[in-house]
Amino acid sequence: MDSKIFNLKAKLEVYKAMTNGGNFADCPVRDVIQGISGKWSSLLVMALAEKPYRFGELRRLVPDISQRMLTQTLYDLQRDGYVHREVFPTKPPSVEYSLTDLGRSMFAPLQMLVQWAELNHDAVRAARAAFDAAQA
Amino acid sequence: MDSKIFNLKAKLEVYKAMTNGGNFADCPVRDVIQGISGKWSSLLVMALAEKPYRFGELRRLVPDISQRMLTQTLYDLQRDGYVHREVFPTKPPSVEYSLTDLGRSMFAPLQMLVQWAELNHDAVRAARAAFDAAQA
DNA sequence: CGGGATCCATAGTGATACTG
DNA sequence: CAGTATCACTATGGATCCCG
Repeated sequence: MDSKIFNLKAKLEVYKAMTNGGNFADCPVRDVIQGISGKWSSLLVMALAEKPYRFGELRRLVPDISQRMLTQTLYDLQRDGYVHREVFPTKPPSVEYSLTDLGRSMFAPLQMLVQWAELNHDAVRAARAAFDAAQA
Repeated sequence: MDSKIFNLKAKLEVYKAMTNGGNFADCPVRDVIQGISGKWSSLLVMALAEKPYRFGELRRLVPDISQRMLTQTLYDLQRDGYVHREVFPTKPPSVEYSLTDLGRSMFAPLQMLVQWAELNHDAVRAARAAFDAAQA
C-alpha cells in the first residue's frame, strides 16, 4: 500500500473529525478535548491513574494547585465521567477520588502526548529562543 | 513480564514527566503542552498537516475563527517552531504557512487523542447529562 | 491580501477568609 | 477534612476599523 496515500487519508480523517464535517459550532471531538485541556485536568488524571487519592493528598501531591482549582477541576472531571467521588461518612469526613473506566481509557493517548512533549521540548524552546532573538 | 507492574511503572513515569520531578514551576512537558492546548492550535496543525495553506485559505477553511485569533495562533505556532511562514512578494502579497518537521511530528500523538475523543464523546456526553440530572 | 490596533466580553486562575 | 464564598487579576477570544 502506498504510504503517502495512506497518510493523506489519515490526515483528512483526523481533520474531518476535528471539524465535524463542517459543523464547527457543535464538534464532539473539540468538545471532549476542551474538557480535558484545562491547566490541571490532565495532571490530575495522570496522578489518579497511579492510585486513588483523597482531597488533601492530592493537594500535597500537587503543591502549586490552589484549593479552588483542585475542587473545580475534580468537579469537572467527575461531571464528564472521568473521576469517581466517594464520600466516607467518618468524622471528620474523608473523600476519595478515583478514575472511572472512562478516565483510565484516557491514559494511553495522554501518555503519547506527554512522551512527544518530553522528546521535543528542547526543540520547542530552541525555536522560541531563536524566534525571539530574530525579532529583536 | 507482569503487566501490572509494567503499567504502574509507566504511570509513574508519565506523572513524573508531567511534574518535572517536583519542580512544578518550570516543567517542560507542561510548557510544551500549554503551547498547543489553545482553542485553535491543534486544529490549524491538523489542517496544515494535509498541505500548506495561505492566510485567506485558512480563513475560509475554518470559518468560525476570527482574523485576530488566526493571526495570533499562527504567530504562536511559528514561534514554537511548528509552522513555517513564507512571504511571496507578489502584489498583493501572499503568505504561505506550512508545517515544519517538528510540526509534523505532532501529528501522531494528536491523532491518538482525536481518535480517543471520537470514540468516547458519547460516554462523556451521557455522563454529563446524568450528572446534571442528578444535581437538579 | 494579509494583517495591525483597539476595545470589549468572558473564562480561567489565584489569594484569602470562612464553614459543616 | 474537605470544601464554599468572595474578590481581584490575567488570559483568552471576538468585533470592528484601519492600513500598506
